[in-house]
Amino acid sequence: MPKKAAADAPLLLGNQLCFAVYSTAHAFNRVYKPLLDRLGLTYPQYLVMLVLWERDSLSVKEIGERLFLDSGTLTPLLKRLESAHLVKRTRSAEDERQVLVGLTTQGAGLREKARTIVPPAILAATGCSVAELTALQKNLVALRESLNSAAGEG
Amino acid sequence: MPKKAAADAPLLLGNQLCFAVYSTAHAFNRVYKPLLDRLGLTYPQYLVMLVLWERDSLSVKEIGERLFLDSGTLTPLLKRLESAHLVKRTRSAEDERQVLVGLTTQGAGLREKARTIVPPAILAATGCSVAELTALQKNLVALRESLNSAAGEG
DNA sequence: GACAATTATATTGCACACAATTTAATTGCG
DNA sequence: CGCAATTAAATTGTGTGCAATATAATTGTC
Repeated sequence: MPKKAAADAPLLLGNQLCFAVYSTAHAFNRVYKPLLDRLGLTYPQYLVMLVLWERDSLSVKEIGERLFLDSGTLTPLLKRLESAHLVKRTRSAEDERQVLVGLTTQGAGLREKARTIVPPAILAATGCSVAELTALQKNLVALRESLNSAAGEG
Repeated sequence: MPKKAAADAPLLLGNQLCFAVYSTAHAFNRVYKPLLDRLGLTYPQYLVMLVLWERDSLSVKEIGERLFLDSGTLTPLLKRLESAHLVKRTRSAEDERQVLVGLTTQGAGLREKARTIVPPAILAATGCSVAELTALQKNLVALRESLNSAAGEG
């Protein structure tokens, strides 16, 4: 029944787009992995370092808000970064519920090495122009906002 | 040094795009989860079922090629689908290295339920027009191809 | 036709990701 | 003030992902 299949096609677009996003995320990871191996980081660890390089000394919650991750993911990840001597974790004096995460000298120093290794290789691997990347990124952020608000209303 | 920062901006686009993809994938997952819970599936399990609903009886390798997943991921996933009585796994008679994965009656029957529950909700949650979704999906697939070929040459 | 190389799964180990629960600290309300 | 409600991390359990390795079957080659 081709008529029914045709009527379903637009409905299936959401599925196809999600798979495109999901599989592109994996493809990105495959490009990042050999680069990040040279820094001794995984991709989520690299994201945390990017956040801290931008603004040092944040609570676990603040890191989580920026990366859309919760303490169940961040706590063990931060412990690994701590045992790699890249960050230190200290209870806040003002609010002892909070754990403040700060860069060590070594963690701050990794920034320059990361800057030379990662962004140029990633940009090249996308095979896209700056204009294309900008447009795609903007569309994805808008999509993410829609999805997050839809999920929030549940 | 604003000059240096400005020079870095285009380089950082790759990073920003990757994070947009990565965080959009998570956002999609948050939308899918309550829907797929009603089917008793995770998102990767749903992907496998979509593949099998499209073409029944595929080897693990063939499923992996369609979804960009390897046996390390698929073997335990398929075992879970098997213990949920949605698929059956049988060694191929012609080539005993291969395991053929086929739908059970129950697995085939789940298709209709999935069709009514998932695609309409996903399409609505994206908040995008069909034209926007089509364009975005096409751009992502092109990006994925670039990334995969870059990773392959690595 | 034996045997090395290749191929298809399976297994192991590590690192996310998130739901659900727990613990401890802080806030808010009467 | 005192206690309930809230909040921040940590913990537990399940399910991916993937690298590396293991195992078994098939293919290619001499």
